Amino acid sequence: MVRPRTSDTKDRIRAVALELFAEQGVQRTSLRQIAERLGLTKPALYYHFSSREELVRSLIQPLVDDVESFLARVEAEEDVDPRTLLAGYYDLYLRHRRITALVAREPDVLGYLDFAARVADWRLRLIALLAGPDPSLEDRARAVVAIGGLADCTLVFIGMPPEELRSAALNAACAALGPLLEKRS
Amino acid sequence: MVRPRTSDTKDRIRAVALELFAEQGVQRTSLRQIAERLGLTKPALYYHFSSREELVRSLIQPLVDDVESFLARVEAEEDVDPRTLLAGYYDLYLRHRRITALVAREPDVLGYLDFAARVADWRLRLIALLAGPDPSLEDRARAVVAIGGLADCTLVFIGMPPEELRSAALNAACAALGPLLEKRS
DNA sequence: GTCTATAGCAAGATAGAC
DNA sequence: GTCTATCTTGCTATAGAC
Repeated sequence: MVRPRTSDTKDRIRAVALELFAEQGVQRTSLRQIAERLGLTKPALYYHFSSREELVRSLIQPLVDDVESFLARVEAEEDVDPRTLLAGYYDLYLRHRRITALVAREPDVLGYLDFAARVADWRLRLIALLAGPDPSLEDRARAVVAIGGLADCTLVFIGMPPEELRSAALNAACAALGPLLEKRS
Repeated sequence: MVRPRTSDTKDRIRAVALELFAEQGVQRTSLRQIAERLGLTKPALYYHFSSREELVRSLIQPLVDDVESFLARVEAEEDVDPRTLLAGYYDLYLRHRRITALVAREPDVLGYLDFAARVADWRLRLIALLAGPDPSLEDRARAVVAIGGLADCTLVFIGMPPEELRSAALNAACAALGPLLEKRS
């Protein structure tokens, strides 16, 4: 029997919290509700998480880390193919779909955690990767439409055939890039 | 002196509420804060708005009404030019920029008002207008990228030259539509 | 139309027993 | 690791005087 990295209860708390957050939104879900659905009491939650904020953060952290390392990896490459970049971003969003759905529903939760500054930077870095340094407003708009539209697709088309959806979303996002698809730094 | 449609105080409350909502988010702003900044007391707010929810609703209602009437007007036309449709949608978003910014930050607020059902319908109707009846997944993705990306542009590029931004955003969104730009029902 | 005062409640969080 | 009991704070909302 391998020692689990986190306790069983801790994971159950996270699972139930995620469930309730998806039903009601993060901000409108209380610790009391989470405890009740678990069949525990509020103090029990505080044994595992030092605050409500920490519980929320522990759910979002994996997404944040994944985005950061994805960006770092891509930025280290010499030549970035736009479609490959967008595909990686799409897969990232899809892999964390339950969390990205929460964040899309209440982006503000990223603000009241300490993620605000990091997240604000992501779009700028993605734009730079797609449109190069000193991009025109037109090129920046193309990048924003591609990035934002792609993220929307992962959330809107729940239940669609994954492979077909993936290529459909990427085709649309790449089309938005227009001339940026060919221009290489 | 023309009789004002709403009282001066009512408008001041709305203005201050909007201000605080923009600073802190809708859900994390209390009536106490609004009253304090106004130099009034909480009960004074209740004289003008029967509940916190009604205050929020009264701010969002004009946007909802405008979107509904925009969609109805466009749906009544025989032949809808995609770029014209997107331009109208863009202008709508821009005209209500302060409110669309709030909603983008906490889309969930649309859910706990009674707007959820109506709003859920908007995207479907826009997709139908852009991609026609019985669209392929690919075409629906193109419509979603165009619509969502366009909305993002109104929020991301605050302070940019309006006319240049408008055409840049529309160019990108229309590019995402690809073949849908030409196909007419 | 605005006030003081307060009801009524639920939230996050802690103390301390087991 | 989980409990009972409780603290503190803040909220929406109302009663009733002016």
